Amino acid sequence: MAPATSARPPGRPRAGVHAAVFAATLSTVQELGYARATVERIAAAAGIAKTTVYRRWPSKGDLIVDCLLDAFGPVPLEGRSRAEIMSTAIHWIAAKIGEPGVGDAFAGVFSDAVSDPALREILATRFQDPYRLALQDALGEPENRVLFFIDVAVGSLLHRMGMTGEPMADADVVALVEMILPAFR
Amino acid sequence: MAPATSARPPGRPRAGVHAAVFAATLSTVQELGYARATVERIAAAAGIAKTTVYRRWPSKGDLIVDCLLDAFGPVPLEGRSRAEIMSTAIHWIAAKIGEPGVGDAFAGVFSDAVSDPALREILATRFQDPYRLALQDALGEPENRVLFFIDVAVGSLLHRMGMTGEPMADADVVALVEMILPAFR
DNA sequence: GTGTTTCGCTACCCTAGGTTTCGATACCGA
DNA sequence: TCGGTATCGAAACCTAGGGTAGCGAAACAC
Repeated sequence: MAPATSARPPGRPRAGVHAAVFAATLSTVQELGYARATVERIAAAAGIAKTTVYRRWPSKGDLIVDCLLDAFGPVPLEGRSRAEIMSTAIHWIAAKIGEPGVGDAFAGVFSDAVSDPALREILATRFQDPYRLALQDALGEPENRVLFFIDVAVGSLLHRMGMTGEPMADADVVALVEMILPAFR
Repeated sequence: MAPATSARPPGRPRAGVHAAVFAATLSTVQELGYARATVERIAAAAGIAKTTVYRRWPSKGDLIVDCLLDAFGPVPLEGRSRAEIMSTAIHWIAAKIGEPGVGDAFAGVFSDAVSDPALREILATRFQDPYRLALQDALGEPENRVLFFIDVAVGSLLHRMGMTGEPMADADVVALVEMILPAFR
């Protein structure tokens, strides 16, 4: 009778480097900015070789997306009313973008995606879609409305980050919430 | 008596290449996307040498910003009410971003600016500030409110462009206007 | 023609993403 | 303890693109 978990495959087992690489990615991006956070530097910060990074992730974009997925986690969808849910979600993503390294990495990979259709596909599918689906479910809004919601919320936060290098201040996040909510009443 | 216009300086006069380079920039970006629209390709499309481009513009970012300034021109600030002015401005920038090559170039240079403080300074000073000042004057709003307005309008449009590769559809631009206007009532 | 400046061209430097190669290492089973 | 297998690290390498340097040719004024 075959065991439920197949026997470990032969050969040297892979080292568990994901957590270390994610941490190294964020700290390197925070310290040097997105463009100068090269894969080589990230690998060095994680204490592994560059080739090992490329054995796990096919491209820098894939690595950053995975790192962001790890850093963001699932959207909190607390709140009984749709207004509460949307407000919670906006404050949550604003706070995440404000975390050290996260906003830079997000804006950077988004930037790269503009002129790289393959990366755009990765970003839309692996990053945006899960949040879009969760929001569609929680809000009961059609896809195009949720996409519009994401465009406005995320776009505004990233534009501020990109233009000033600093995340949006709390007062402006509150204003953003107050601007968006009535449009979905 | 010295002439009002100083005599032409000695030596071979500079060729007037700005118009040709701007046209070549937009068409090349439209055809190949921002990242593959290299300075060398743009120069070739304009029928000049790469070195001549770098004699006019110190970096690719400077070139793109100049090209965008040329493509955008001044904001139309028509309308008697502030609501009319803001609505006109949003539709105007949405239309500009929808023009072939313009949206790609805008999103691309914005992307590069994320991890390049020097380029970010250029973008904020030479591109955003003139429009910000004109809007402050026309709307009678303080700087931080106009910056917030720009973040929401431009950020939403660029996020849509970056995520889908297509400019925002008219219906969504209308929704954007209807979302923003009440917040500035 | 002479002086001055810009032009195009070529070669070059540097960085960074990504690949290839190869010897060293870790694990399993016999 | 030894063989089989797969991974690791290190280094060399390729390609693309931003940006620079040097040089002879061309365009103007005088």
